[in-house]
Amino acid sequence: MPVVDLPDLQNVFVQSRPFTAGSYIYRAGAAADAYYFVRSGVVKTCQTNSRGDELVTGFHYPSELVGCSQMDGVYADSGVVLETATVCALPDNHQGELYKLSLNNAFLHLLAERETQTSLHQRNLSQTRADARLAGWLVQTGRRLQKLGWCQQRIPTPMSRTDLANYLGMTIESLSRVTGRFEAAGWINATRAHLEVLNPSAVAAAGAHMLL
Amino acid sequence: MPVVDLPDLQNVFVQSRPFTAGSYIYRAGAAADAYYFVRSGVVKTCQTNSRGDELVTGFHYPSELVGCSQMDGVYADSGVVLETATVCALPDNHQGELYKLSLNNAFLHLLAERETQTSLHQRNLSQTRADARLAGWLVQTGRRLQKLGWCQQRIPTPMSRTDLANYLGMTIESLSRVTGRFEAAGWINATRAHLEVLNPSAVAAAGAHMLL
DNA sequence: CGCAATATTGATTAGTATCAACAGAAGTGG
DNA sequence: CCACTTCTGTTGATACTAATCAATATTGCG
Repeated sequence: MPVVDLPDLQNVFVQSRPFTAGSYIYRAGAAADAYYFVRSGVVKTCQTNSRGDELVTGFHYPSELVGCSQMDGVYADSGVVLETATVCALPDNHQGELYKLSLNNAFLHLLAERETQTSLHQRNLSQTRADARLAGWLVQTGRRLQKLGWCQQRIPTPMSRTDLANYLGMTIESLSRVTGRFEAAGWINATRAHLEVLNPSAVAAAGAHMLL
Repeated sequence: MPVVDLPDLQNVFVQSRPFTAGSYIYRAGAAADAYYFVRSGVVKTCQTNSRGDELVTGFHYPSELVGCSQMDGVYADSGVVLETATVCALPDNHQGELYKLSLNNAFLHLLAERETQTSLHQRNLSQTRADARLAGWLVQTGRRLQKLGWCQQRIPTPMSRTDLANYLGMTIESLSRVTGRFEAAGWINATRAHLEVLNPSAVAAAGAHMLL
């Protein structure tokens, strides 16, 4: 599993011990005292509303930031580890650490890329067909993995089907049916741990709305 | 129309002349050379993919930032004025302007609140029923307006129905039917320029998923 | 006033949520 | 090592919602 570092900025980040699957990096509602840079592993961000419905807001790979969603000084979502992760904490101590980052702009660029990812997910969610949303997710996730130097045809799915369905705005039954249809068409090979794209052009066509 | 300023930071922002409705503050694909702080008016952010489908990614009121969505140094969306707006530009000249902002943290807090708004919109989009999405938007927009000291029952709609439907992930026909249903139930009064909430508790119940 | 753009209303179809039953994997304890 | 339980995911039948296609109405503007 590759490890990614933020160039020139490791020294202002605080390296943490590895987090094991299922553990929380930070919790919604707690005082927001740090941003976290994911170096390895996969992290999901999620929030629960007052009715108790969970919403999965994102899956985060190495080189990405989590803990950026804050309201009135408290985290608006939780960061949960899906696959053993190492992260760097950037303490938001209002005393100059952030300044060093901002100065060199790498931090702001990470935030800006995060925004872009989010708006792409918005675009995906605004698709009405479940097939289009799964295909769009495969396309977009493949691109993210490729940027990390991984295989873009082999999408790891450390998250549960429930989490993925929630993230894609559909029920688990619908997700199961869509993956079933894609498998029957020979487009993908779905296992618990991976979604392997066998016919990239067919998937790309079905997720064409994600090509900016 | 109230004007909002970013405390202690006006001096690093560059005040622009007012933008009239329909004009672009910045364009998707152009070199991202600034962030923009909305002081007055309403701004929509949108992007068009290679198929030509437009996606409205947000509506932005005073005190909010736009131009944050960047990828590889270019804007990933466009900022279009819906209602005459004045904005402050923060040139991203890599020479220390941003540093002043980050130092006092107000800028990062604006970005964090933006993230939170976005995740709330994600939650709204993940609702399957169109009624829930309109109600959720009314709830959330009301709260944003209230923070600005405006009336949270009277939601101005300077955007077209097409834009609003697009933003809410439904067709204009569906939006029209939902507003029609809400009006028939006596929950709202819909005109072209405003959506007035007559029965706040009913709307809040229908948009209960938005209560964090 | 008349044209063009935008919005509403209607009928039909397609897709997904829901409810329910079943299958498989993972973990537990004898 | 194997029954047993539990959790997760799959498959099936039905109802309901929203997209689509089409027509009409309204608004805005020259």
